[in-house]
Amino acid sequence: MPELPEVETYARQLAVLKGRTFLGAQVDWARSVPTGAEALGPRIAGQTILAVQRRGKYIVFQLSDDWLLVHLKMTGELQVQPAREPVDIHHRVVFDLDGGEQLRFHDPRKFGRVYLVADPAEVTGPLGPEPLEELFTPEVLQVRLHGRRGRLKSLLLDQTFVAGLGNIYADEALHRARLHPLRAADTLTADEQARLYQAIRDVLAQGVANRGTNLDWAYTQGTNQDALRVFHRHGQPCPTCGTPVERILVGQRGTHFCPQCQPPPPRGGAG
DNA sequence: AGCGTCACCCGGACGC
DNA sequence: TGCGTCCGGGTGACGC
Repeated sequence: MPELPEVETYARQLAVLKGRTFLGAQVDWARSVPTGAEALGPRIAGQTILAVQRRGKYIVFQLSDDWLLVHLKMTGELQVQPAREPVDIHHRVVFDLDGGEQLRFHDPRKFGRVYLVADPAEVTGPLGPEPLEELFTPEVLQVRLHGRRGRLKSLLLDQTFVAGLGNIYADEALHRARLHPLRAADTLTADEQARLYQAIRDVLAQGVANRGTNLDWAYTQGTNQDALRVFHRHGQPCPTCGTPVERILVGQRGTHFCPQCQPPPPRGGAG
């Protein structure tokens, strides 16, 4: 599932499209384009790509007039292919580019979304801070944790809390910070808050450096899978202490942790 | 407002 | 082999 490091990798690779101009677009699955499937082609035609960036888990194309934002959700991919190459049944949106190529949004599970808007804040407005930027400091995290009584794991997945973490990097960050996923967020000591801050930064920076986590079924680049300590490793020994990694459900999400390194909160969830 | 749950989807894994 | 069923994942809608 593309999270911040995977989306960052896509954005860097797609930067080669800078300067290219869209000629139009065809939409196979209308719900992929909440801003209007019929309007997409005519509106994007003639617009040149000025920059390719990332915000949270969105890939952000700055165009000459509008902004094109793509969320890959679980299984989405963006591909640049020659127009003569046949599309397959899972290509939901196909953009025509100058030069005989197409930008293709491949999404078997139809979860992903494509937005064409005048102001990117229409889409990214609710997102929390960028965890790898300088503006995200330990003090910012501390303030945002204040008064939050929910479980740490759920909070890390909340994109309005901090943008970019998904199931992989949330579990990895909590393990690195030695914090149990069920801890109530507002019960962290100052030292625990500092550990969580550093862990979030470290796992994401490492993921970016490794060009993402290859999970075969969701994303097939990168080497960060070799660096994972707990994610999808239930039953295997914790790399720190050797205790078997456990898997529980937190808010319907598979959650992996070491019961030794990440001691459970007292009864009732408070910590 | 914050928090938890459900719906959206379908490929793949599993059971029969 | 083929069919039916379940699961998972990020997010937005919804209810409390």
